This record gives sequence, C-alpha cells and structure tokens, in this order.
Amino acid sequence: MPELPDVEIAKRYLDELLGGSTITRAESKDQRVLRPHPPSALARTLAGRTVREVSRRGKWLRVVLDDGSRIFSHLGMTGWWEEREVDQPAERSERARIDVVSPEGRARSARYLDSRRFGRLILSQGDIAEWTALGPDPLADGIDMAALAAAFTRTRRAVKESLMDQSVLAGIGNILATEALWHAKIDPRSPSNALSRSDVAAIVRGLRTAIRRELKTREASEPGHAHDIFSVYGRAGEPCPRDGSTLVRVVIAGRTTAFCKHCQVRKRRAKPRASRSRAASPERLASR
DNA sequence: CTCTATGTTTAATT
DNA sequence: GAATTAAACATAGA
Repeated sequence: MPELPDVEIAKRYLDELLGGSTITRAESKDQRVLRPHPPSALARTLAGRTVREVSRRGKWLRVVLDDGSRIFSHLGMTGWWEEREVDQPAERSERARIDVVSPEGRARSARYLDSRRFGRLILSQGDIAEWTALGPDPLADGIDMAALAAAFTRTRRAVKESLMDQSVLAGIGNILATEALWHAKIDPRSPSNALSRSDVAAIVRGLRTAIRRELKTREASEPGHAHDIFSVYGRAGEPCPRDGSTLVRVVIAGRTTAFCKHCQVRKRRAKPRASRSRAASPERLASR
C-alpha cells in the first residue's frame, strides 16, 4: 500500500508501536526482504537496542536506535507493518518481526507483512544512499516551486515520469502523479521542459490536493485498510468527473496512466522558428 | 488460462 | 552518452 500518504500513516503507526521501547526479539527467515543481509543479522544487531526515533522520507521508513544504527524499511508494492499479539504465529505473508517492551513493561510485536516481497529491510550503521539521494519530501519539506520548475527544465521526458522520479520529489508514485496531473489539467505525456511557471504552480496545487485527500481517507480508517476513491487512477473507460468525456489509458515509463484528453491539455515546446525549412534543422537542442 | 497491480533496478535497444 | 523500453522480481485477485 505504498505511496507517500500510506507510508506516512505507517510511520505514525510504527512510531506509536515502537517509539521509546526496547527490542526484546527480532527475527526474519526471509532471504529476499533482508537482502543483502542474511536473515540472522536482524536478531544479531537489534536485540537489546532501544528505539530512539521513527521517521520517513518519501516512501522510505527509518527506525533509529539508541546506538545510532538504523533499520530502513521500504514497503515495495505490498509491504505493511502491523501489530500482532506476541504469541501469535506468523501468517503466510510475514517476512520479519520486531518485538519490544515499553518503559512501562508492555510487550508488543510488530510484524512486517509483504506478500510480493518487493519491499526490503536494510540494517545500517548510518544513513544509506537510497535515503540520502531522495529529493525534498512534500510533507516534511514542502514543495519548492522554483526547484521543481528547474528540474523540469532539464529534461524533455514526460512530466509524469519526472514527478515519479524520487530524486525530484520523494514519495510521489503512480497514483499521486496521475491524480495530481488531472487536478492540474495537464496531459501527463507533456514534455517536462514544455511547462510554464503557471503549469508548475498548477501541478504543485494538484499534488497538495491529491496528497491531502489520500492522507485524509487513511486517517479516517484503520491503518493499512483505507478504501480509496480516486478521481481518475484506475478509471480508464469511465467518464471524466470534470467534463464527462471518456478517460483514456496510456503507458508512461512502463506505468498505466489514466487521463482525460479533453480537459488535460498537452503542452508543447514553443515552435523553434517560423516555417522556412530545407537545410537548417540539426539543432533545437539549445537547452543543452 | 490471461491480464493487471500502489515500486525499483537492471539489461537491452534506439 | 542519453533516452526510452522491456524485463525481472513474487504473489494475489479479477
């Protein structure tokens, strides 16, 4: 269930569950989720440590321990953390568990569930490259319009692809990018470097709207069990909620995208020069 | 059986 | 080299 709002909910949930407590037991039998570490590394490094802080950047979760070491958790496509009774046996999708005891003596058990195992857990003494390379987080850092516009200027790839680039903005996935561009009334295939300042402003507003909306639906339900109502994501073939014309489906950067050809305008680069023709031509790469 | 899926990385192709 | 595409990963559900 992973995109920024989901991971934010997971962060709050994990913080409430683990924050300030001491790890009494940790284990995993899964070779894949803990790569590159052997499953035994979990128990070896975590037992006895106290959880100092749980934080999030983009789609990554970070649990900082009292000795400064960290557990990084990426939920992949189907990952989730959920509390279980300490004595409850592992279910089919459980890939790891971390048991703790609070300062008041309350014992609890956090289970990492992930049927597809695209998610991963990484143990490290310090921050890892996957974390430090992330761009600004829309919730924690806000969205810097000038910086976003500058990032768009540097590439002609589709604007939707730029939005999903975790080094441009951390936490935007296929759902948020699709929804935000619909709010902004911009065709997701538009070249990034064709967008004007006001287009970027519209996208920033669209992102805020989409993030806020998804966060709200999640806050109103049990962690990990929200029922989303999207405007256009997954709705190709259905009518556009804004103008009723049929939403179409295209693939951008390998990801399914739904949008309205009628109200989402395709931006184009300004025409190089007037007609003329023949010779000329090899450039238009003026932008470097 | 077929197709699709909220993510990321890596190989292949243009 | 840069940019674009496809495949791979593993599993569940329609």
